[in-house]
Amino acid sequence: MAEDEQEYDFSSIEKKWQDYWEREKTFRAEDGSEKPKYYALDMFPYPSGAGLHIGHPEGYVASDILARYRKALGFNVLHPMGWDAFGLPAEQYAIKTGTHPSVTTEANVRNFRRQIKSIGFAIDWDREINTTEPGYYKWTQWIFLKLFQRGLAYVDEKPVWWCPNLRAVLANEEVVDGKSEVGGHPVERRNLRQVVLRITAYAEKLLAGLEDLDWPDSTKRQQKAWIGRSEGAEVRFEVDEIEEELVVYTTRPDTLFGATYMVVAPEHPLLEKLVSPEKAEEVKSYVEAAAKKSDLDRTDLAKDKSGVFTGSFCLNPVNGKKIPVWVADYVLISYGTGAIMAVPGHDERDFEFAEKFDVPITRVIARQDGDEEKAKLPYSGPGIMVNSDEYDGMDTDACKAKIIADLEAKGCGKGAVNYKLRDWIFSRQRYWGEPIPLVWVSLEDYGKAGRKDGPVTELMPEESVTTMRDGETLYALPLPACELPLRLPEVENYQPSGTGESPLATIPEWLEVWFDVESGRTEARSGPKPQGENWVPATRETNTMPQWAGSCWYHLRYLDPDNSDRLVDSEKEAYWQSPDFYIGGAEHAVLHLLYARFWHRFLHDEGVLANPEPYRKLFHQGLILGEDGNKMSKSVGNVVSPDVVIEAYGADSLRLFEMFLGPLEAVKPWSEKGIEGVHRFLRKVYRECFAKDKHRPAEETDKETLRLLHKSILKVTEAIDDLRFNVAISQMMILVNHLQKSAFYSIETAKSLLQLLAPFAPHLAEELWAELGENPSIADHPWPVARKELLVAEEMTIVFQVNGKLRGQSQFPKDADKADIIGAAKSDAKVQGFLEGKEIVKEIYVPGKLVNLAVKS
RNA sequence: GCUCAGGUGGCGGAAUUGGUAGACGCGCUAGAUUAAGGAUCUAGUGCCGCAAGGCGUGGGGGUUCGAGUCCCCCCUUGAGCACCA
Repeated sequence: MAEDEQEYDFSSIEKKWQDYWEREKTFRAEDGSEKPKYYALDMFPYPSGAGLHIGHPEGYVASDILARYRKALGFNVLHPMGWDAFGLPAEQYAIKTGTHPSVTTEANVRNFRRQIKSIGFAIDWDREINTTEPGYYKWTQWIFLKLFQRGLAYVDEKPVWWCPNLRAVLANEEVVDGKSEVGGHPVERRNLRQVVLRITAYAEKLLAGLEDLDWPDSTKRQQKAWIGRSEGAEVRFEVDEIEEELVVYTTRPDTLFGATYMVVAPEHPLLEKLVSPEKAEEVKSYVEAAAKKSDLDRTDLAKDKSGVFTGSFCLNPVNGKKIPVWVADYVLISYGTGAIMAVPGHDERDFEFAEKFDVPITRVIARQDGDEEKAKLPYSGPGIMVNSDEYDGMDTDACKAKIIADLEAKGCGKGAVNYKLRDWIFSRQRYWGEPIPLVWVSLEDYGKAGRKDGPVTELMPEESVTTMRDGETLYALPLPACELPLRLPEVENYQPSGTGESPLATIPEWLEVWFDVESGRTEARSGPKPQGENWVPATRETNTMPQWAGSCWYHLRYLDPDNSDRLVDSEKEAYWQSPDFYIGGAEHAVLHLLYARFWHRFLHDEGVLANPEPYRKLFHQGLILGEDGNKMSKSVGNVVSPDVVIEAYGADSLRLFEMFLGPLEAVKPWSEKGIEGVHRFLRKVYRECFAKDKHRPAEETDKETLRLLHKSILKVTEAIDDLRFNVAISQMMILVNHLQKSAFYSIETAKSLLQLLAPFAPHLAEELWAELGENPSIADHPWPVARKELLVAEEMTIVFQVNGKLRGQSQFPKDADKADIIGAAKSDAKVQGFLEGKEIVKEIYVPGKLVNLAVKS
């Protein structure tokens, strides 16, 4: 190597081009452009104190490659970034140190921004958003008020997951195996006042909407399972000797004749009436024990079934038979009607229970094929009805329909649909979140508000939202949009009260206000009551919103980040629509991704948005593991920081290697040696572009080089379209290896190579592009087009097989005919060795590919 | 337990519709260059075998002229769900 060879000084190259892009606003997304749009979205990060880890950039690099590629294809590209910055860590840090969460958040954002910028993304930084800024959360609150107006937000005191460690309530989705998803603390059931969003009203739409989404199957399946739609019937059972009915939900009305007992959940409202005096003591202690059990204990399948007979009987509506009613905690109050008809012959759980407590087990379904082994009880498959009076002989499906119709006719049942999905507990007893823009007033003052004709009245729901406080019923009134944002007040102490109230409840001057029921204005109650009959005393809602709120609609705000009149301008929404590509971790399959769909669909129904679905194409990048094959974690000490990698190898090497590791969706280990490999590749590209004595002006004249170039253009293009970036990179390596071995090649070939490389290693590509005499930015030059006509070779290689095994090969002109080729195969010396003494029974010729001679001896 | 997705060299991984398995990279071996190291380059590298050849895509069976790819059974890893009636 020449002494004076330039070194690949990635640090200064990367700095130079990052400055250039920022200065020139190379990646600004244009509103109202004539060009077609392309919107690439990353799940925006929570800016933690730990900084970026190596997993974050994986998705960002993928979306960045698509963004740069689409830009080169002539699209007007939007690739934005922002911060999901409300959340628990900053608040817990505040509790410990007294530092205001906004201070912590700002420092963390600054660090995240620096790190992300150091990787050289094609991000339009003018559109940066932050969920904790009042200008942003004004609209989060605005959407909440819309939900409130439409009766989709209500307040309820219900058993919720309370986490003593976090001193907060968690959503169903945030509890995994009886522990908090964040931190893994134990949780327990508590009855607390909660603001709840009626996501169940959207169950059907959320389910149906999945159909058209280009999402990973597993994620669609998870959402489907979470929504958990089932079809069946509600059946009313008369209770013997008392004037009550027990309503159950079942998906198997066909098995009604097999119901040999009933079960109600320990929390069932009718239970008290059902219990006979002699059973009272036993049932009471059972219910108390069940209440103490954590849900983990109750739902543990390994646990034995437990239960107590209540002393009551129900009458089976189809045959009037008396069947005993039990109470058992394997029936959940929160699903269906909280009561079931138990059919031990055809349900595993009921079977287990019936065996233990010696309840009769009746078969009502037989298999059509009479296979006794497969029809063993409990049998839950399809078949033919037996022991079911007039339904005997029907198949199960027909029987279901008939029984439902008959029950309906008799007025003791009806077809019904049920969902596992529960309403979304939306309130958090925390400081660092969006304040919920509601105030609480008396019944009288609520009535007063209802009679006005102002912005408050307009947002009032049809059915009032109420809560009990100190024996008084209070009514919720909305703050009108003109009073938003409702800012987070300053607070002395971030410590939650521990009683289920947020720190906001400890600030009387914020909490207690005079409220104008017409205009929605507020004044501190510590001051005198303002003039006018519209002013009433009110108390603010002290709960804040969960972290999911801000991320439900952030993809919209990027389209119009500074709009103070609307959450997004309609024209801008119409142009940009929803992201063409959305990438992020699979762990959000039912949280963020379900909530965001709910809000988006709601806003669509409200006429605010043109599109019903927020994310049409979704992709999950796979986890990057530590070099030891374990999940990266501080405690194991296998964490790789992007800062360190960039320092050692540069951002381009980092980008390239994250994509070269393997398929984007795969879980794959990091490798220090591996990044050296791609770094070597980039150095090789650098050397080739500086090897001026090998360059020739004008078009490529070497046929082989030209063919490989166009093959590479084709393959890289297709690989990017298919998100198979590892394959694209290996093709570029093949091309560069070839150039390196060539004595000469056209400078145009080198330029095309740089264009292919630019989305992956943009800094180096820009640098060398300029070095070869072109103007920046390479990102603005049209993507090369593969000339497919060059890909057809003049000669073809035909493989010779005997009995499917490779025995030889030869070159033929591309118009050679079948007979000649088979003849050549047969006379091939090596092939002949395998034909000797054998008879050819079949000759196969696959045009352009192979000859296979089938022989037998 | 149920559902889904995987299992290809020492390692990460390639392989249109069934048609040359192991591209590309890492690692390893030998060599060139070098005072030396690094860097770079050249050749080799699935396994067994001196070779001819045989064997090879988790295991077993099948379809086919031909199977990593299609079908059946089993083993195994990962993910999700987990008393939802």
